[in-house]
Amino acid sequence: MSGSASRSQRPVTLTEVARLAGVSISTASKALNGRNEVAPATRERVMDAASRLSFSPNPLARGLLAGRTGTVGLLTSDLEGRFVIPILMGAEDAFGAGQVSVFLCDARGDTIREQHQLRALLSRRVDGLIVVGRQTDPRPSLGQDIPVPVVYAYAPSDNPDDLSLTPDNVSAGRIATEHLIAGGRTRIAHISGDPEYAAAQDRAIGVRQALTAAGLELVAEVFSEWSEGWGRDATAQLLAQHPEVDAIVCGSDQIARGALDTARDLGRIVPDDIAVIGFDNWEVLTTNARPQLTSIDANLQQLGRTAAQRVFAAIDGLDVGSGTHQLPVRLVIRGSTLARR
Amino acid sequence: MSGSASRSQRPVTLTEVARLAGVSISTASKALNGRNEVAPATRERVMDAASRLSFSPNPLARGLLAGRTGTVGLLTSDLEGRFVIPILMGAEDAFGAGQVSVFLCDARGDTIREQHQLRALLSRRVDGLIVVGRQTDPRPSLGQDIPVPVVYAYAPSDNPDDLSLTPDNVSAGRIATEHLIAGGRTRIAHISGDPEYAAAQDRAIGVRQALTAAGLELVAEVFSEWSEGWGRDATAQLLAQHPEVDAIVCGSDQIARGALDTARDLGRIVPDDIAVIGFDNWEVLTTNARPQLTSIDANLQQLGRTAAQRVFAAIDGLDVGSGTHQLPVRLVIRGSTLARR
DNA sequence: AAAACCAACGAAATGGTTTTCGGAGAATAA
DNA sequence: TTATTCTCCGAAAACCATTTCGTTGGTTTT
Repeated sequence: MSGSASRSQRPVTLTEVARLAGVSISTASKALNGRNEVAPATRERVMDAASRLSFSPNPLARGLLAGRTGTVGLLTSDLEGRFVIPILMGAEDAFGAGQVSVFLCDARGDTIREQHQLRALLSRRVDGLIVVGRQTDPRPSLGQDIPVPVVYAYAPSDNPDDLSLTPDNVSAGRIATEHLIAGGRTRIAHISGDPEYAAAQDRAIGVRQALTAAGLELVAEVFSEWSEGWGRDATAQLLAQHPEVDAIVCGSDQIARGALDTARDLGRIVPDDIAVIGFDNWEVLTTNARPQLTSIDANLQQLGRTAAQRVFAAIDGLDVGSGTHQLPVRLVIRGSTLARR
Repeated sequence: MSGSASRSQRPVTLTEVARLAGVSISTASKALNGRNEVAPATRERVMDAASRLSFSPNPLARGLLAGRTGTVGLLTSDLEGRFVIPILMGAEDAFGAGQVSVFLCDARGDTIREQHQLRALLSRRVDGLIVVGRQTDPRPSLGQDIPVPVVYAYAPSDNPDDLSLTPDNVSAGRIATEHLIAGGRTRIAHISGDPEYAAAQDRAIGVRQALTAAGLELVAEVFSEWSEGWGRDATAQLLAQHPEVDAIVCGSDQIARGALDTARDLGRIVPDDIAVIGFDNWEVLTTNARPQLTSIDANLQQLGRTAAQRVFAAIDGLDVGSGTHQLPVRLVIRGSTLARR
């Protein structure tokens, strides 16, 4: 077990820095915090002493006085970590590693557990909260009586008074379809997942918008579940009924993987005969596909960064607005949608 | 933004509880902490006042004095969260949600950043640390001069004085191979990833152990990288050179997915002609494969639970030992290895 | 009845930092 | 030279909960 030998080493305190620099505690504090009531020479001495002792202020003591803890709670229901990890990374970027630390709690989709975790976070006096859901459907608000700022990420709150950040799935559907059209595709079908999901519906809207704008008709649109198996079955059925299809918008990368498999089984060449595009840009699926899969990236890291910035601004008392904000998504082009010819 | 109306509500302090109960601060503290120097009637009054004001003690003030914060740092280099999320969940289970909160920091594989995060965690006075790596190769120890207990999970420390918990990859290879042999396979090949990885070598050892014990020879063994593409290429080459192969141990689920694809392309039926087994039990890959992929699960949630228990025990001053401990893995049987006949 | 004891409670110290305020000395103005 | 203003620094309060130790009053022992 690490540290058993020197477990006793106490951290350096401001008192020791002050003593080494030959000044009072208050002067040392002011010197280190860049306040301009210290002579340059004195500041120099204090800074030197601090770095010599490798002093770092105790955030507990600091927070006790300031009323701030420098911590933020990240409350997630995303069991796989597929969404929460990029969001966490974005948040770390925005907070500046070390300045603010993040408590990550997994509610595991359980409301009771979520309430429990929420209470635990609040009793730890987090300065703010980011709530991450696992789908883009509105989720129940945590309520308005929370003493710290809350930002909902990925899954928006069902209360418009809350601030929510979610990927713009309508745009995602539109961008995907526009990309296919730009590649010369005209007979486009849409295979998506569970129609109960807002993500499925929103992307479908975007797909139709793009087609309408281009004066095209949607060849077919089917929904069922977010799995490769469904992608395979749906594609087989689709190509049997509509052999003329030259592009498939798939509601997720998993479905797209299934579509690629079936196309291959049927001897259809991707992207020459059929283009395939997915959503989420889940690298393990997209970069390993044959051919590599074009996908729409939800920019989750950017979303996390924005969420963190909003929480920060709100902590500083700024008004950061409310309502659900749709954040831009990004097309990642790979081999599965190369233009014809 | 949530709570904007009531953001100003200051948290209740012990002083207010004491005043409402008509006792001194010290008595209030003792009453709430269950110390037996308080008259039952007085305790009743204090408890009542506390709950009426919905008092919860300030963890900063408490931690400042006690030296314990009830927090644990989880320092990861695992960018995808594939390992750290199950470990986090296991740790939450062991700690009891709410009792202990977890700071999650992502070092992103950067040593400088890791040092930075480490300092931040220590300055926040975490009671313990769990360090999660992204591969099972030994990683540099954080050192012995850390004032709190440290447990390394998944990636062991290179210092045997540290306590490390890692999946038993030798067993994993053996169990996988024994499963194939039990299913009547005799001409077994091994396709794995980067040979620099300890995981690749350890699993290879286990594979050979099982074969030797059964009096069998390994048909072929190749290493390259952890990708589906390599799995596809290696399998094509393997089946060309050794058409008699009736089972393939794949070093990861990704490689196994590639193997399944190639087998299909070549008209070999899985599992009738060839059995395929992977490692990691990454559900998005295993359950969506055709047929579903048998895999070895590293029991990461259990590993996280154990790591948390050890950290806890060490915090309580118990000796939890040192060295690298191999934790048992688990065979998850699916369609890709159904026995012949 | 005096001595010893015990239960119950409160005053005060503790932890480490920030911030306010007052004081000392030097520089400037009159 | 005296009065005024500045600059720089240190003492002390504040933050909040815990803990030690001393005090009070009552109960038991001799």
